[in-house]
Amino acid sequence: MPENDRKIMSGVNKSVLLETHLFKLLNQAQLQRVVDSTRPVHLCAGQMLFTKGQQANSFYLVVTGYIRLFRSSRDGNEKIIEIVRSGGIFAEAVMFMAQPHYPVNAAAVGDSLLYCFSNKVYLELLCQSQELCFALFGDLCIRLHQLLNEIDRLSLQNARYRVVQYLNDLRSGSDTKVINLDIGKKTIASRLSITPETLSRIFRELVDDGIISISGKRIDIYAPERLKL
Amino acid sequence: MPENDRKIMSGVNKSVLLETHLFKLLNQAQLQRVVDSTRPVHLCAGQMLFTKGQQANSFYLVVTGYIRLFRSSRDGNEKIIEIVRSGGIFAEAVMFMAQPHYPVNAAAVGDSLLYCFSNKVYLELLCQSQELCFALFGDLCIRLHQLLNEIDRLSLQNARYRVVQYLNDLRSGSDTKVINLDIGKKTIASRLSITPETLSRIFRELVDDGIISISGKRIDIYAPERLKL
DNA sequence: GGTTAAAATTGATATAGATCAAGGCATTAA
DNA sequence: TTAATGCCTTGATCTATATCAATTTTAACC
Repeated sequence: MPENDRKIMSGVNKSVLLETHLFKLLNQAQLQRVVDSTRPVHLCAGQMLFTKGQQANSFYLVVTGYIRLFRSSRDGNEKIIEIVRSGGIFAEAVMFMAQPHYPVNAAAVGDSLLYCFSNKVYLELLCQSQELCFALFGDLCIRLHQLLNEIDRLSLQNARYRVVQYLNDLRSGSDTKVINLDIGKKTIASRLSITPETLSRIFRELVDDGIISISGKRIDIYAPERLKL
Repeated sequence: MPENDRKIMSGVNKSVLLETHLFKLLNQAQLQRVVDSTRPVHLCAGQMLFTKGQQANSFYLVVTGYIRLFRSSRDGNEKIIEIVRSGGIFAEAVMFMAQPHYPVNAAAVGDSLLYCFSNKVYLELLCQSQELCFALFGDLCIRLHQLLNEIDRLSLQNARYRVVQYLNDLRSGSDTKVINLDIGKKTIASRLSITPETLSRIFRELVDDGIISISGKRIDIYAPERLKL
């Protein structure tokens, strides 16, 4: 689906920006500068936002919904690099490329609302604020670590362990014993670099081992202490 | 081997620093500040530089030799994330962590000489220079892309293709038809997330297909155009 | 130059996970 | 209610790569 096929609505919510670490440091004037150059983007479920290789003049914040960032191989396989949830920013590192091109594909998982920020404006602000630069350094540093951990998972950990880690990650924060899978299992599988069949079997294993129970999108954890390898 | 087991020699070569993008922007005074806070580090073949989790107050430049950055799994497997060659910088992103700890292990591949830079000093310089910040942003951006490509390779490409890509990468720059493997095949295998046996078999395949020939560390490329998938 | 140790190769076998194929179970639409 | 569609599950089989074991080659060192 082409990029210009999106519904555009005016109105950018300032307080949403102020909840985000890359914007909360801005003063009134700077924030206004950002707001004026930001446009909301509505995506329908499954709709593409950009494709790998496309010229990159903007980065994004997910306001509602989910964005999957993925790569494809020539033989049609897809690997989801990251699923960006609401509050998450993506493609912000691309603005420092000499020739900015998106390094991944991006598509909405459900209906989603994004804010689209101008690289140019943000680069100007970075020039003005040492503090902002350091906030962004911190952000990039975290991102590097996430990718590093992903490489670790892919090359040193087996499928079952990756699934278990995924569940643990969902759980952390709300340390309840109930997890609600917010995205489809097919999507989760691709995120974990396994097939849906394998994911299903691993879930089955965990159930058979008495560690969890599953009904639809709800997972109950019986033995949190055994929810590792 | 413990960290303090290294031979320390004085003398840091300024011109080496000026060849490095993260230092070439510095003025005389700043450069002197860096030189004064930098110490050379000699490592013997195989010697550890730091381990994952260790507190990080420095980053490094490889002057001569090779450093392998790697992670280990509990069952003793090792995955080399990157092999840093001379001229390369590593661990520079760690300085932006709230609690700086190295995210990987680092060890010398052969006898190696490094320069060890103070995070603190470099952070001070970043505060003084917008230009330097942007140089570093560019650097981090490239690093992110490299990791992204590694994830791509691991999850979407098979072993043979990874080997072929590795050869192509070595070749680019000097577009000759002769490659000299500068590191052991065991190390290359780990870098490509395969076993030495598999690497050996893939090389054999490429030889049998008449694409390359191998004698020791020297690889001759007969059919560059077929050196893909 | 011969001896040891390490690295690389080769073959036989095992296995995690993929692929292929079929059926179940939802949800939406008529 | 039935159909249609898409998602999930389950089983049977296949395959790329790992593992195990034995040998050869290379490098290192008295």
